[in-house]
Amino acid sequence: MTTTGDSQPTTEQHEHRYTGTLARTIELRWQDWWDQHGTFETPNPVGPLADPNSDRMAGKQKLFVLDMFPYPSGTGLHVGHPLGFIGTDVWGRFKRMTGFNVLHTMGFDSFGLPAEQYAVQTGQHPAITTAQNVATYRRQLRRLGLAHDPRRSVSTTDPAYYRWTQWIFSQIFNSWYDTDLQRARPIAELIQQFTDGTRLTPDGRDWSALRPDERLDVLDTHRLAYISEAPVNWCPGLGTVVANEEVTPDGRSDRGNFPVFKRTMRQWMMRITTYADRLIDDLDLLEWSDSIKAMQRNWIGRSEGARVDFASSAGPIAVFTTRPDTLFGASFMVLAPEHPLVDALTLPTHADDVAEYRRQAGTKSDVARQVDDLTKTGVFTGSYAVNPINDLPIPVWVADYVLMGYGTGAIMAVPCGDQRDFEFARQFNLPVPAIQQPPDEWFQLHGIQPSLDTSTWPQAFVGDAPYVNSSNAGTFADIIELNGLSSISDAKQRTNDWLQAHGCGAATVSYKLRDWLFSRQRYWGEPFPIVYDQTGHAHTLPDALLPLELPPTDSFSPRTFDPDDAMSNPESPLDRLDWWVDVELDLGDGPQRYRRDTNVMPQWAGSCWYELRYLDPTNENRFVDPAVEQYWMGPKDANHSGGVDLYVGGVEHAVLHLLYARFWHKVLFDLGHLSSKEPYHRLFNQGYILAAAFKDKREMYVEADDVAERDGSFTHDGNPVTREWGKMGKSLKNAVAPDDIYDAYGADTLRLYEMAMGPLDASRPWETRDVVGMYRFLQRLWRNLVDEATGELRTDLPPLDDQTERLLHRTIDGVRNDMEAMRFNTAIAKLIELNNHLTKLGGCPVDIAGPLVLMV
RNA sequence: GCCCGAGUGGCGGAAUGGCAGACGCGACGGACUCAAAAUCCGUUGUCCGAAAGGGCGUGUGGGUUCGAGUCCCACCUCGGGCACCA
Repeated sequence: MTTTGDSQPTTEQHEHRYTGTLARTIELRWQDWWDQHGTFETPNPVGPLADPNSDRMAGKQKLFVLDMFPYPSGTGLHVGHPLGFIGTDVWGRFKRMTGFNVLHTMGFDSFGLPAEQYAVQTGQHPAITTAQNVATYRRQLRRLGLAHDPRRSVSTTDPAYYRWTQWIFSQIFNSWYDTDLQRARPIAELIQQFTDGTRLTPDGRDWSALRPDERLDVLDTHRLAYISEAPVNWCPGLGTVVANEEVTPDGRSDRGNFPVFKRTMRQWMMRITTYADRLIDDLDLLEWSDSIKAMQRNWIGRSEGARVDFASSAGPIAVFTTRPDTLFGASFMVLAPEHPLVDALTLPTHADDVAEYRRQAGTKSDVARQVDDLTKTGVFTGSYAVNPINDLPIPVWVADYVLMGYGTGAIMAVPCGDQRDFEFARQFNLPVPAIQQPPDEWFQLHGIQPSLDTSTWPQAFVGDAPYVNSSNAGTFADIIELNGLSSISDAKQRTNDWLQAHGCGAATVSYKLRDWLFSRQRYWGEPFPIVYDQTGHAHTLPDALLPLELPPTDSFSPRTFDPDDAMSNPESPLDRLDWWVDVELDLGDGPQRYRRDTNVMPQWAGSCWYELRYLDPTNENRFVDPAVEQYWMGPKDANHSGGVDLYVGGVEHAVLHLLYARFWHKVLFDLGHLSSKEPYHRLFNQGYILAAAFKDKREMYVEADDVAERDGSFTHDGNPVTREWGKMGKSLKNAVAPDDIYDAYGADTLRLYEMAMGPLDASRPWETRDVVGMYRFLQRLWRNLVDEATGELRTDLPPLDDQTERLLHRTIDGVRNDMEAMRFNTAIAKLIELNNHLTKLGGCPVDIAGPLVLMV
């Protein structure tokens, strides 16, 4: 667990040996030189970062290499953080050496919960601690020797940066989605359509006949950013609402691990669902791994089916089904407890039962819903709805296995063909009519005689099989006949056509993706550039008033609650600042009083567009100059998505950041601000650095640094502990600070070690004792060229022989191929092989010193 | 349950269908040292053998092929994602 290494030279013969001390001297000298000479400053084609006198652009292809930028935590970097940064650095340097104009820099995703919580504890403003943390990160990353353009480093908490985050929000707020053209357009063009009558107002009145506040009501229903009274994830422990994507599978908050409750609240939403199809389809344009693409497709969850309307005393009840062909088997309906029609459908005789069931369902967190998920629960409303296909009444139930958040929040239950419906029917003794004749093998498999008596069936049947009892002859003039068909897709098609013709349904598509809950009741985030007028309508601030800076306060904390207090209500810190909230403005119709929005944006906002700001970080007139964006991100041809050439980061952002950033990028593309359809053309997921973590007998982690090993067993303070492997970090108490490695061996050894451990996309366990191997390599390389006694180039170097020259050229070829393909581990192995050969030769022939050093 | 991905020495890992284990760590032996550390040289898949040499070896079982770690089928194990999604 301790770092061995830097043994200082003890004899004069070794005074100039390559040690950690010498490595530091060399590294620091070059890092200063790079800064002084702007070595890694990359020119833009136009604008303030253009450099007409530079030869870095002429005749070269551009290459934009990007890392997922870090959150600058208070504990600084550990050796697990920079794995991807080193990979992109090595690759970027290789591409630069082989003729590309490479853009590579690093920024900071610096809004977020930890800085705010630290501020609450210490009373120090998060802006101060954030600035300190960013400075620490910059220093640690510089020491690593990364070839970054320092002029382009941005921080999302900088008002000069979030001015444009707010501007983009305004753009999104002031646009709508044209479903005919399949793209976002400025809201002014919607107003134009209403004005000239090409689009009708909801109640058919002339646009000019609507009062100003009525017009705003109409427009607000079209905006891509909108306020909605909708079910949201309320997290009392954090005192804020969170997005669907931030809720873990067991119904807890991604941050803090507190219970999350479904509550209906007024919140900001982003209409990401309008982009669902494009977010799926355009995955085909991207060089991403199949697994990440699959995760995005799964998350969006597109499924094709039909909407079917069931008539009831409370009006039509719409359901979504992927199996319209099974409509003849629908023997009851189920509504989610939150469904708006439940009250109207419930008979007085059943009202007490329904009310009690809904109360229980409402206070149940998703955790609780999962615990007792095996037995179905539910309650009868007393009402019946009419199955449109055969005109038969079926009972309407309420049950929490139907989710308000998917489809229409109501289902037709087909117990013979759906396992959940089957279980529910069994639980409550509801009829299970058979509508397909399962094959004999199916009955054999379950050890029963073939029969359409479903009371003998152990489970629902799902699959292609001949339809039975699926005809409405005698009920309608225009009959539908599925009996005899045995193909699900044929039967679906026929049913959809019939539903369409009878006006009681239609083929449709449903998505798991929900609109993005965009507001948070916290302090350390971007304020919304929004004010509310006397009628309660939202207006964006004029661009001239941006940035809207966070108001100073000592009270950073939102009100938090008992984590299980589902009925508590959010209280934003900005709410308390009356002097800031009430404001007089002239938005074009004279000075008036307005109320500011007191929410802040989620941490994802800043990371939705940072790659664009890297391109043009000092531009005060636009978020990015179109010509600059075109140069760095423009599509290569009509079938190319455009975007960053290589994006490297961890897989944990597969649905959150990557989905949100793609959405914003597409809106900005639609509005004509960008030439690229996608932000990140090629994505590479690096692995994680794992490290041994140790737990004592109370199951608490102990500092891995203080654990002693003897004969394969481990002790801490003399007490036995158990070992496990996990992602390196503070929570497992197994972080290794890079500074220790720098001191013992130098940054180049650390860089080599991290690249040599294995392929970049694989996770690998950190072994401090292995680091010395790369140190020895560099030391031998040094010794093959430099006299350890004098520090001068050796005078006794051997001449170049044929065998060595052949090996050199094989190495050059292999290293070039490996570097191109980001196989850094095998490139390093080939360099070590060459160097081992030179060691046997007695030194490095002068003729090959140049190529060897360049490759290293 | 569904969708991805991976199984190779003591460890991290390497191998366009063509000598399995490159490279590194560790271990063992040696040099240097009063000694240790560091550094250097050598050996190191496993079994038989003093050696030369030979047998066996890439999770398991089959298959394709002149030839399989690599391709195909089935299974086992592990990791990741999703999951009452109608």
